Amino acid sequence: MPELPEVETVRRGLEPAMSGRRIARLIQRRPDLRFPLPERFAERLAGRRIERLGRRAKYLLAHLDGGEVLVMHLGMSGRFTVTLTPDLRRAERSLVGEFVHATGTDPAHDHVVLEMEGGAVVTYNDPRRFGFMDIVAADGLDDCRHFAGMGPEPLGSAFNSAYLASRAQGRTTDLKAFLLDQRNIAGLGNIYVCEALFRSGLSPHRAASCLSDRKARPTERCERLVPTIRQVLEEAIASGGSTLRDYAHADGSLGYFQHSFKVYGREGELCVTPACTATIKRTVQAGRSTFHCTRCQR
DNA sequence: CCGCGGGCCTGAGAGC
DNA sequence: TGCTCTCAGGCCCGCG
Repeated sequence: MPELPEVETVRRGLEPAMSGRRIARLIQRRPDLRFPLPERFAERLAGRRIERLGRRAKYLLAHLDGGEVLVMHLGMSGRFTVTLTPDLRRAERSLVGEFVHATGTDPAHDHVVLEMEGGAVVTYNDPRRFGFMDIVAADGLDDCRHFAGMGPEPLGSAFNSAYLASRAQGRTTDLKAFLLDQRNIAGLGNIYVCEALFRSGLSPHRAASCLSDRKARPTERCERLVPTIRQVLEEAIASGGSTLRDYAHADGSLGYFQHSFKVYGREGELCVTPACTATIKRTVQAGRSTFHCTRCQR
């Protein structure tokens, strides 16, 4: 699935079509995604105006008039596409818009379609259906079941070395798992954790407690890691995210940060560090692939 | 409380 | 061509 940079890219792509616009009609093609969709989902959203389109971690947030928020998560394979020709079936649209063709999604997995006032059609496609949607009250959004206990945004000021060190103190879990845990920091996934740890020269297998000294103060490692996480995310957003098998922008164009991966998906390749002769290793942590250089990352 | 493994789904790609 | 196996940007749950 998209991690934070991909979701942010999707948000920016959807903004012109959705922000400030009313949902003329919503078509729900099945009762559930990963979870059952809310009761009367389509009826509750029809006619509502989207005041703004936001993001929290890997979630998209459509702030609606009437004090509710449409919460959307893309799971592993969720994708939004925008077309500008309403009232045509998708098959017909694909004849018109080459961008639809370019995304290559199977219309069988078009689960939710939002027809926006003004003519844009926003289609949610998700083959694996690990994504989900929910409607929650705007006041208390942070306390709803999706966000309660979630850690700070890595690009916000609440994420800093003092914070991270306080979370990491005494934790024996691997750094990799610690950074993937959304309660510690919200929005990182497998790719960006691997990349941030490489850029920080930290082994993913090291204990998380290495970020903290005995007084819960940040160590030098922590001071290195925090800005690196920000940097890798910002670079990825600037590149329009990463395009692997499932992900494309709302207009069908592709991100290109995958070309900047230094370790992710590079098992067996020579480490990119000048003069380093080691090859990238793939290991499995908590059931997920970790890529790292055993020489540069300690 | 903590860490791990399994499960949820479908599709792509490798190997035979 | 087609089968079988592995793997995939996430997250939740139950187990020990």
